[in-house]
Amino acid sequence: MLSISKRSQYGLYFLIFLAKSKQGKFFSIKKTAKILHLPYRYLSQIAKDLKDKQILASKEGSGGGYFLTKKPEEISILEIIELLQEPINLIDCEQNICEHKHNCKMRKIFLSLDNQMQTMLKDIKLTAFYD
Amino acid sequence: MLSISKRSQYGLYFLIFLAKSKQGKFFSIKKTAKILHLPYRYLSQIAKDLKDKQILASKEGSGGGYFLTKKPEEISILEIIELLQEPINLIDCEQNICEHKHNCKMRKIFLSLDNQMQTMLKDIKLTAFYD
DNA sequence: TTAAATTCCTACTAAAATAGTAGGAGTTTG
DNA sequence: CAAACTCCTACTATTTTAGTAGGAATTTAA
Repeated sequence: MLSISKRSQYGLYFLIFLAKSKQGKFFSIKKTAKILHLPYRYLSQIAKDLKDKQILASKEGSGGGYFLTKKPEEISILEIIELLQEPINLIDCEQNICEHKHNCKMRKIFLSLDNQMQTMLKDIKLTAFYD
Repeated sequence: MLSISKRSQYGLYFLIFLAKSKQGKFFSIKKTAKILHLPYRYLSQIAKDLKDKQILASKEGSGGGYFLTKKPEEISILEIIELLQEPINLIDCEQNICEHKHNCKMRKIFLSLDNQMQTMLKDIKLTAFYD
């Protein structure tokens, strides 16, 4: 099944939750995980990744938590997926080690498909998920 | 990495090979696997699947092998991928068990993306891979 | 100054999917 | 009858995904 990982899915849920919520507040993983019914420890890894990528910022300590660093309308799902699940790369040709050079029309075609997908995903921002 | 399985990739290689080759001939897995540098036993499973889906037909016994049942210009890579790797389903909502009903804007958006991908893949036929 | 609530860090584990391997039965042709 | 095939089914090894676990460091507020 060609699909998005849970990791990306959960990350997306979290970001959408933040996007819909009041700005300027901190949201703790523990509370948010409970609200969204997501596994706490797993979500905290994901949040950490998203912070390293600077889509999120955090404040430690009591009353701390995470918040978005950008406007929801500036965050695309491509960004999120590429961070949490590696790049979109429909066919993995492991850089030219492959023996099927005569078939590498295939590579070109799939690279073009990759680009089309990226374009599609780049155009969908967090705001698209508002009710 | 959001990508096509080896299974789909090998299946595609095999079908492209057949498409490019002389019609009316039988191609054995053993020989073709050698030519394409693909694992013999694995490829034979794949070929069997493709036969069950009726993209291929086969003849048993000495001198036998596989051949395409359709014209290359009628076989899309969507067909191949969907057979060998299950449907494209970017987000797997395991039919409404999910607790995020309030987020199911997500479901709609991803279903639409699925459709767009399917359309893209449906338009690419085996003939696109000729040199 | 201490307790509570948080992020941060790293290592481990369990489950599922993917990518094969293996052996031999049945079929067909020369 | 032997060789060259497909067909069938079961097993295995590897990799990826989806978590769990424990505690250090940080911050706030009582």
